[in-house]
Amino acid sequence: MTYQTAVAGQFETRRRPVEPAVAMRHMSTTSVSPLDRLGVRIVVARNKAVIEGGDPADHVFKVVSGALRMVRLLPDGRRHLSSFLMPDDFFGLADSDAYSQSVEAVSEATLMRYPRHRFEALLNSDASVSHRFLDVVCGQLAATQERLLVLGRMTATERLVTFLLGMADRKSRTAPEVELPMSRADIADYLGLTIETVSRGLTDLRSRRIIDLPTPNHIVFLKRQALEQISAGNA
Amino acid sequence: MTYQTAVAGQFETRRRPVEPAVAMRHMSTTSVSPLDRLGVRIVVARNKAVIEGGDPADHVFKVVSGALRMVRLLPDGRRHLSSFLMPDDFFGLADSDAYSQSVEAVSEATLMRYPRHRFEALLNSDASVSHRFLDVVCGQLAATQERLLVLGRMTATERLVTFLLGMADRKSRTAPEVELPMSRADIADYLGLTIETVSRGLTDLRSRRIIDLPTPNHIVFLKRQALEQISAGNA
DNA sequence: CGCGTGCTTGAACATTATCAAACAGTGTGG
DNA sequence: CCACACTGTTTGATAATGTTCAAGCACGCG
Repeated sequence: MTYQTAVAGQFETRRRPVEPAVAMRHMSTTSVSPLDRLGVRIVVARNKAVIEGGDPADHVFKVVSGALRMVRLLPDGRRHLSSFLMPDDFFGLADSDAYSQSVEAVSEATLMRYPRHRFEALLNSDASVSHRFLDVVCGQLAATQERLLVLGRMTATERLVTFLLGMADRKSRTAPEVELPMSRADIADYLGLTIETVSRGLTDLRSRRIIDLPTPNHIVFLKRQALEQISAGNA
Repeated sequence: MTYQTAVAGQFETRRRPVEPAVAMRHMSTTSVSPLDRLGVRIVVARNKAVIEGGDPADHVFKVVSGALRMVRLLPDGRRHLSSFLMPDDFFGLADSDAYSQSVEAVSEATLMRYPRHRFEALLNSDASVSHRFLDVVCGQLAATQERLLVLGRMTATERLVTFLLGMADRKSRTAPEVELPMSRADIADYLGLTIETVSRGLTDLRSRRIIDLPTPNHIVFLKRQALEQISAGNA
């Protein structure tokens, strides 16, 4: 897991790194390899939609590199992000008929795209594959239920801290910092807040010397334990 | 679906109806019958816990009759309900190691309980069963994502109306009324509100002649279309 | 250098929470 | 059978958290 970060570092002065670490990790993931033969690799530009809510749900996807957002809109324009999708995440599984939400690239992203009918056929033919995907979706369900608690019962600061730790944990369980690929607007719509409240929350955490903000998207954890406490919901 | 309501009506003067409609529906559900042989039937008294968060996740359950709540607590006592469980709902699937939340009976409930190791063995041996459960969990995931939007971006009134319509739809897609089995406290913790806000919201809807409240738990829809509009989020 | 975008900061406002009390329905014991 | 207590719901007054509206700032790019 830290491997990916380290290798990415070797390429950071190049213009467009080809993300070899991800590709290698992908190849070494043997448990879903029957699936790999069914898919094609696609690239999505920043802020472009991979799927639009309402489209027929013809494909299932896996993130290879980059970051994406699952977006839902209310008729009057209110926006909500169900999740951020990162390398190795699957999406498009939960919708059988039409997609219930859009998926857009936060940063340029590479995906594997699998035709749903072939995906379904694989599930029907191989119990170990469908059992594995049951685990994948169960994990997504548990994470989504966790988020329900965050949106339903946590304060702005608690939501923000939970989000920061969650993003950091995707790289490493003890990472001392995160680089956020998404804007304040995305964070706000993910946490059910406004961009102003997100900004104020970060400013407040910085003034309390709990985090540092060298740039708006680079968060350094100065007191991880304090963050863990806040995220755990100790009033 | 309306059948269950009608039959329940025949027994409503008796002390403890035996819920024959549910039992019959259960028998007619053939698609998961391989599972039925693995389980035992258990009864849970009102406000008693079936599982406690943190317990080893040894079983998977299906609701036969009654209503239950999935409960999560923050260290300082804040409470959140992930979902209400109604007849034919499965639970305990998403947690593989320890249960992440408690499940308690809102009203006396009858359940089927399946040992997880035998359940897993069935999933591994039969692709059609594991595919079917993938569909079940995908449906739960889609519903939970829908709830994220409700908690993240909807006002108190919108949450309440969405909840009322959702509960009514469990009986029938066009039911003109609902009998709520749960308390205001449960509704509040489900919607991320306080009991006072729930109560005020219902009072307000009644004063606008959109619903009627013959008793606190009996909601009659006077203007369904207005409710649908509010729930859809048309500001 | 100037414009555009996204982030931050400030002041007034709104919605919902909190605290407090009254009310209704149910079951119990006198 | 009624009085009482208990629980859950409603209603009211005040406070707090987060939103809205508005302006200023910083960085990147032409």
